[in-house]
Amino acid sequence: MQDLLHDVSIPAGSRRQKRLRRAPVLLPYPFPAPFDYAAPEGMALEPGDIVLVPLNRRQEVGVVWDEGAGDEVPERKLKPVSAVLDAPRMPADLRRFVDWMAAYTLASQGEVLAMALRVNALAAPRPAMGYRLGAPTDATHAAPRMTPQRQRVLESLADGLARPVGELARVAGVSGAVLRAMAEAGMIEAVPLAASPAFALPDPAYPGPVLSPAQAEAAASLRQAVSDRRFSATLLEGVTGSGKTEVYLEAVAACLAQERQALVLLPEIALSAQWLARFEARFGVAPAVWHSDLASRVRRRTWRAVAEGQAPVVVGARSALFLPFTELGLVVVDEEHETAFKQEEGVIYHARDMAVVRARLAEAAVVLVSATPSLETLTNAHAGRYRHLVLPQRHGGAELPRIGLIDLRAHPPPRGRFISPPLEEAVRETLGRGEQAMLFLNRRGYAPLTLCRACGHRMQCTQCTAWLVEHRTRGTLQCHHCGNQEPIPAACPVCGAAHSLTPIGPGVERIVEECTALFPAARLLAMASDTMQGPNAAAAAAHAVAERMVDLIIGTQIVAKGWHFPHLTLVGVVDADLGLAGGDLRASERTMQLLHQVAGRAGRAEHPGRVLLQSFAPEHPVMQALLAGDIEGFMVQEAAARAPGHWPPYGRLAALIVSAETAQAADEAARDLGRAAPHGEGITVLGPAPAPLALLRGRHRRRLLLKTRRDVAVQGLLRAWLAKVAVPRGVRVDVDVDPVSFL
DNA sequence: AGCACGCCGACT
DNA sequence: GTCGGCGTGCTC
Repeated sequence: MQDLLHDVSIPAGSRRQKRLRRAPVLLPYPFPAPFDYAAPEGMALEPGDIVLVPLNRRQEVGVVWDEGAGDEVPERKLKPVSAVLDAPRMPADLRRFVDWMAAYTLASQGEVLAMALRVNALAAPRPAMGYRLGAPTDATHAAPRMTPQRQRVLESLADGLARPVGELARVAGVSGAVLRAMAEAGMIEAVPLAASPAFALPDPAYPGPVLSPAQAEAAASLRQAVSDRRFSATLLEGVTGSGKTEVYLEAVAACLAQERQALVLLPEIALSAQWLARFEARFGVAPAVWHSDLASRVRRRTWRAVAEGQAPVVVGARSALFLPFTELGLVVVDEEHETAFKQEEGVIYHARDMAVVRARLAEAAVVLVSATPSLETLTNAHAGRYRHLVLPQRHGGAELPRIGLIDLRAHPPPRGRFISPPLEEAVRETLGRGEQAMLFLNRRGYAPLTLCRACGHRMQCTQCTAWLVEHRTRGTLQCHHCGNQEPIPAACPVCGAAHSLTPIGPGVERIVEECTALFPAARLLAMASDTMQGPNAAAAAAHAVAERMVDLIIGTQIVAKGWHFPHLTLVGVVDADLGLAGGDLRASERTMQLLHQVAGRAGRAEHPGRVLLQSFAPEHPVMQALLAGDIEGFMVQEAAARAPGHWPPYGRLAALIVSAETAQAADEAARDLGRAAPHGEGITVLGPAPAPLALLRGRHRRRLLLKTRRDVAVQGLLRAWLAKVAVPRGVRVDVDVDPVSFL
């Protein structure tokens, strides 16, 4: 490894000069390349070492990299590395991942490294403290006073063992102040507790659920892929309820049996309570959990455990891709079609695609799992780049729900209402049988638009191109893009008319209100991301539903995700057309995936389920595909629509988002970029045009789209393009390679 | 990303 | 006459 830290040649005639070893150090900042530092005499440095280096007049944490920029900074400018931190070395495959991702997304290596270091996990984990009986006090101290509280503490510690601070206080029934005073007096002694054991080792041989023949066959194939100990990618496809999780947990078991680590990515880790329960049912213990708002002690402990190979399984959100696994053997991306895997801020990347790269660099197997795979993944499977495993049926004999369409043109709801008579009737029947029903509407709040009946003014965000959404329970109007909120005004801010502001259209809150009126005896549960925060709220809700403390569930997106509600037999979709508006390339695909997933909540146990879709466009291919249960046919149509124009996945796409304080500055910069646009065989540049959110958080946005054939190297084109244009200060150009949302 | 250096307005 | 605005540029 030493040879990677190249020696500086000794210039002729300066033989008295000491030989300096250069160490390229990557810092977590958007510099174009690593900086070179001098490795002090006697300091052994290897790539991956986490070091402290001087930068300006501060000390910064960086990582010794494999090679520097190649531009030789004069030796006299080199500063010495200050120290090597007592932290596990960053593994080579993670370093290559950082390099690869930077090259692909056009971010700097440092910006990507920041995501791997942002874990704030570098400091050695501070051991939790506890107390035990004090060493015999020296005679100079007066004997400390004894109180009942102190007596109880001493009794609790009578066995001579150390107790964690919190536990001791609870057992002895005293406050922390008592303990501190006793420690001060030498009656008890603060000691670091033995490091709590790392994550329990899941037992691959723990008796798991019995698999169906189809599941067993798929599981065997995945076990084999893991046992091969080389890169492979597999699409595991199966309708909701077909038991995909149990199948890929067998791959996890195979990975554990090899004593390698497994990573499972979930789109929405906050809602993973049910997933964790299934993991425990299979392995007897809980896995390590990783997401961006872990408490810092847990975060440090987990990071260390991963780095030291002590966390055999990690389940996490996309940021878990940057954990320093020492022996990664398997990466699973569950619900691979979910757009939540797309990171839209900072370094813009798709965690599903990066998971494939991470696995390839680690020589690991990757499994992409979905009931409704993305067209990208399907295409890779059909082309033979991914293996393709299909689970044909629902597990345990449960039937797929029957799907029905309600044509809102023929069966309109009463004025000011959103539930049509047929849907109302179906809910009433279901509740009458003592079964549960769910109404789905993918829109938070009470109403998406507030309109003045007197002058026609629409309440709009001043910072974004977006309506303000009424949240009636909080009495506010909110922008869902920038988070601005204001109280609902009493009068129209433009014409001053009182009581003229009218909510237009439904959000879930309004559906709750409607259901309270329609089904006064039903026990309602509202589930939306803003009213159900944290895994505890989600777990409590799941529990309430499972224990039949709820009759009617009304929710947004989050009700679609992975829940198992055994008594739910009716799902009503209030506005099935909602996702189809707007010119998004993937609008149909996404709507189909979401509606299919919601539909999958119905009838998972012995009772057959029923799904009713309210739509103004029942003839739309999405509705027809859902009605016929022909998702495969729908995806064939999608593919046929995208292939001729070389739209993804039959071509490549990258977006440049130009943003500035003023519309004029954004327009000018976008026009300059447009003039410098690359052209050539198989290359198209669209725009500049106003970005779909032409104003976001007070910044004016324009967009250019680069569309190329599949065989064109997009990154090189983008780099050359951006290098041609001097972007004025205050103007930002964000690059989104493989955009999905188009926003 | 920080952070200092630097050249133009309202204050002790 | 100084304190301080944040524009520009550097950090190995």
